[in-house]
Amino acid sequence: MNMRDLTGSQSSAAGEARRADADRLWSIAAVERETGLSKDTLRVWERRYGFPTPSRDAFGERAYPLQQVERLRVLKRLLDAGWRPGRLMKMSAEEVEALAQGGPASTADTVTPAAVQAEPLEPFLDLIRRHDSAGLHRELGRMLSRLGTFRFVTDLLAPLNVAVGEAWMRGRLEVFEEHAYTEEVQVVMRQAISQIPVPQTAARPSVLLSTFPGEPHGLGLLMVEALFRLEGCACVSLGVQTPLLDIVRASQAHQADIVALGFSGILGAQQVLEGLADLRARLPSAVEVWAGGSASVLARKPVPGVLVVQDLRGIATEVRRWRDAGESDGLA
Amino acid sequence: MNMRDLTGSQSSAAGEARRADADRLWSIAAVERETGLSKDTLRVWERRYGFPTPSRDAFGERAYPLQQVERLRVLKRLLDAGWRPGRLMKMSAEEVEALAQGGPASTADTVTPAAVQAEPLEPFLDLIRRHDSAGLHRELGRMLSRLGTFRFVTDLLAPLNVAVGEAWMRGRLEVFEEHAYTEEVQVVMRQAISQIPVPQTAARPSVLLSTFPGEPHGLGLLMVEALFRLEGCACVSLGVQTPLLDIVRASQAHQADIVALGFSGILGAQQVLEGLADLRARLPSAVEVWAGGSASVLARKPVPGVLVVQDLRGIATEVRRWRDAGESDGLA
DNA sequence: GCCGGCCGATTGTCCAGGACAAAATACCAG
DNA sequence: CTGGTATTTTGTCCTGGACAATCGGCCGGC
Repeated sequence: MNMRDLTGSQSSAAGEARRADADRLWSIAAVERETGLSKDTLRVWERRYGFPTPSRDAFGERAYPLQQVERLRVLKRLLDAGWRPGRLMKMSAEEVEALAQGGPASTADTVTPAAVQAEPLEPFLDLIRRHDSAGLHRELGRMLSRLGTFRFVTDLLAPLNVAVGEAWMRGRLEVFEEHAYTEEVQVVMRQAISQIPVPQTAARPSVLLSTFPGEPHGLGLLMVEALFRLEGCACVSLGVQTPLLDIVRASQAHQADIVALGFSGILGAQQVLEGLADLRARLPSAVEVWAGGSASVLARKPVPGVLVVQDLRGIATEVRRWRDAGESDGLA
Repeated sequence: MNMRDLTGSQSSAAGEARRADADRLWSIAAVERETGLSKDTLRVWERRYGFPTPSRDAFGERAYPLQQVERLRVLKRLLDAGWRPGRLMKMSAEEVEALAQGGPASTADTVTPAAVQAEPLEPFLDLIRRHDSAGLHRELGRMLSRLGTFRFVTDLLAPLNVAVGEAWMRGRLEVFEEHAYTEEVQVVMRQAISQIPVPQTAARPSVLLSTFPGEPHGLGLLMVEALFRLEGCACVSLGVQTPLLDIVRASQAHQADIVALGFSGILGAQQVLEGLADLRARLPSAVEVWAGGSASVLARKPVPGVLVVQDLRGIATEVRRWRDAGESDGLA
């Protein structure tokens, strides 16, 4: 409200604040938020592997030093890259560090199948690493104009997202850099979407878009929305992390023909499959459920009554299929 | 990929899928995702109040019927509206239902201070309730043109957000309706922001925007970004839910003069205060920390070295203060 | 009469340590 | 090798106890 709140810091000496800097300890809840590792996991690691080794505060509760929080962040990243905790915990700090700096992707079989020839994407990764938001925005906008929305999404953004995800896994990109990238792409994508002319009447199929709770990645959703709109579909997005029951209600309220969900691989396999089966069971059979994204579970275990669209180009095909099938109920 | 996945559902009889509809039980993790109540809370409620009363599956794990999940959603909403569980649990199902339908806000002291004369907002709430996304988009765009970005944000969106939040608390709006509203406003806001001319050189102060982990509400962030840009500041947004350590790193990478955080009231009081104190301690004193949003903690307990900006109009004032103070370090 | 500090009740989170399903891996037979 | 079965690994769930943080009400002073 005024400067008082700011200058109030003068009362507590600046030196004091500086000292608290690194000494400040983290509660288990804070570490959970910071690392993405659940409290249960943190406690069971301590019991099984002897790491982390938090001290205790005056009340007997765990208090983690910054150093261990940082290491836990690295471990979490390696975990997401396919490593298993038992193996990592046996390694020395140096070995883990070497791995974090850009070692191989362990047993993770997602080792750049087509992304190897990601050469033309390098300039974009450079802009991200240089924190040049304006430059990134400019270059993305340029590519959008050059390629058109469809090819911009399918030929540039799709592989670029993969490359960014991989760079993060290899420790070549910080979390905040990925956040900033996402934000910039979002701006460009929304601009692209707003330029797609809206169909005159209530266009079919009408599509409802969202993600499950715990899935914060919304870029794919925007890309898919653009492709649906290019096909002349009516789209309503709920943004990310909509509770399942609300997705059901929204599909009724908006009379959706298709409910499209995005999955980035953050959610566990069981969560994805169970959620999709649940949703399928709670929706009228005339409403189709489509699932897409980079989550590998989708390809491995099909869910009855759920259409998995792996390739973004498949959207156009499937929309045509839906229309050919006679609008109302293409199956059941 | 093809229709096989879809038609595969035919093998399991449609009737079977229909039957599983409401009978399907929810795991404790699913209920946590669906309601926002932590597993710990769900278990302790069961122990203390005798509700919920989940059955057990073959493995002895809690299995919640749909009816109880729905009721838990209502209870969670009433909790957020200021009610306390002990009181609610003593009430009959009818009394709770009556409350949920639009009873008073309990001891919640945020009873429409100025929002009482929210009359001109009704048309917008109507559009939301009628699920008329296109209409809402059109009307918001119209108001943006009529009022200009500044007054659109301060005079329309700010009170409208309050009204929407209150309508949700009173059970007059579903979660998915609030999601759809947020999405639509976001589209208009991003359009508005993109129309603000970017300053030529590296403009100061440079502002970094984000929210803490667990705070998913990003509308306020966009509104604040617009106001900063109108003042000629350089803005970088990280979107929502950035880990604290990453906010620190991002502020270094982008050489931010100001780190601006948004709080909607979802986070607990302690989380907000501790997080702000932590962040303040980890940032150089030359970097200012600004906090804003509808969270009432901010007004009650000032954090040393953190500027609380309650009124959106205060942003312009404070930016001027920053510039007058001599660019580099206005405090310390 | 109203505001501010104190005190008891309420309530969410944390703890320990055991258990076990799901997933990953190792093993083995064809 | 390849496909299926045993075994290890690993995250989640369980019980029941404890306690700090918060809330609500009470009281006393300005």
